Amino acid sequence: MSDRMTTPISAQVRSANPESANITPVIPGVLLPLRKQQRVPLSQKPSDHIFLVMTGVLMVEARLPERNRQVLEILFPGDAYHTQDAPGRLGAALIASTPAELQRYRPEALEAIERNNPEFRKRLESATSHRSARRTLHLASMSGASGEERLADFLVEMGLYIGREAQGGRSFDIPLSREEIADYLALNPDTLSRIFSRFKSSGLIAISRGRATVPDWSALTRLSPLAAAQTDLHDQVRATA
Amino acid sequence: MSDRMTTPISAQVRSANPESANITPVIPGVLLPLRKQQRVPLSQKPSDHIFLVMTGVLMVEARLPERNRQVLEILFPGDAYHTQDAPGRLGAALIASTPAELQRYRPEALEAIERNNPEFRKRLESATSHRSARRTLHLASMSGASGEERLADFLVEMGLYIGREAQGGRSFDIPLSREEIADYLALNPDTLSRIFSRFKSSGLIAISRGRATVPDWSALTRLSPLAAAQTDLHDQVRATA
DNA sequence: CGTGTTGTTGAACTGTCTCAAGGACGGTGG
DNA sequence: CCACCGTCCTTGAGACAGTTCAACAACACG
Repeated sequence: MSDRMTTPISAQVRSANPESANITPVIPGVLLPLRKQQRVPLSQKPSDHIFLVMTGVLMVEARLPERNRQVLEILFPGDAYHTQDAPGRLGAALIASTPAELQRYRPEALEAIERNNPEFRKRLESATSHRSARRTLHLASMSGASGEERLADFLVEMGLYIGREAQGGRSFDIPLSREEIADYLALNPDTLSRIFSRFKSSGLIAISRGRATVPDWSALTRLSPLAAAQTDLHDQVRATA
Repeated sequence: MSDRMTTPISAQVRSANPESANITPVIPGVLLPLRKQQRVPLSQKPSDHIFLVMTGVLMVEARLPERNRQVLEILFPGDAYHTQDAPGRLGAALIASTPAELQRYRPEALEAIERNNPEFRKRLESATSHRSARRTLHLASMSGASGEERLADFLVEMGLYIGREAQGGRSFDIPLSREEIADYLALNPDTLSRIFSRFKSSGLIAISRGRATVPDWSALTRLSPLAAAQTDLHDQVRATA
């Protein structure tokens, strides 16, 4: 996998158009376009940047020495990630699961936002607190649920955030590989594959060319202990935005 | 356990002394003194309060219908908890593991802080981001570590936050019951007890009357995959404060 | 069309859970 | 001061979910 490159943060920079600040509430920052699998190291230096996900799906990865990678969370458009959420030593990085665009704000930029753009600050705060709630749900899933339930929770999450209604059910592209999903769900890839197979043969889900289709959404939510909480949370943001 | 009572938030209120605001950076709010095991429901209404832990140790608990309680995180003095971190539907609550004092700020109070007390706002922000990093570590522990490692991670956390140096090692009172620790570590109490027994018989830890003594701290850190990260994180705050 | 990567499946193994019994401890009342 | 009680903790034996290892199938890419 020599293709998964590390690109200096400073590469491919351009300023967002200040004109548009009042329309989409995004103020000038540094725009990072990312290819699939491109990685943005979250270095442990004390500078606390914020990354705002404009488009695409990202993973937050941790790598401890001598240990398997973990996928700590998944980011969707609208999410804000604070560098300081990942303690140094975890070897954390953002990885684009799909082509993506990130807006990056340095501490100075953030201070300026505090002072001059309360509206945008509100948006950052609400993105942050939404993500925080989602992290709580993921922790709850990892520590309270079985393998099947964890996968169901995951599928509900993906369905809500990147799925579209399709003939009564929902369907979405799965942007993570099996191994990445396994790392996100704290399962091993073999086990995950088995659970996927069970779901497929029970008709709960169909997968073709990386696209998942859930014909009966409520059947899925019945397997997911956190479906209700995830749905509430998701709808809540859409209402705000 | 009829003794574990639910007390209305409004009970036992008094204002902190405004005079002291410049000394300890705590501005007026509502002070809640809590008995051991007293519970503060984190209702799902959209009002986003912040609780600031003044003294004591608290658990953040979640109860899904039909499921065992989970302990999502542990709070120590200095920590700030935002109501919105726990999605409704999780049945979340704060529970005092020791007698504790909480300072509560309502949304209006927070807005006032924003405007008039940037110093205190900074303190809240830094408390929040510190806790966020600790949550990341806990997730990493739950999803990447074995039972033994999880317990070691827990003991390191407790040792750092509420322990004191004692003849070369560290010792601290364990404020949680076995069952509560199990719920925090996503283990079952029997399994946890077995691991504790192994640790005791290997001399890693000694427990008497609820007080744990770790004679060789570095031996413990060697069992805890996250010890280094926890230590860095902990020291970092002490440096800031 | 090979060739490498990613996904699937089987069989054996292991850590954790379950259930049930017994032990330790702290509080209470005789 | 001791006997009793309830609660919490410990321990064993068996069951089960998830892991490991290895072989193979499917797929994507040049």
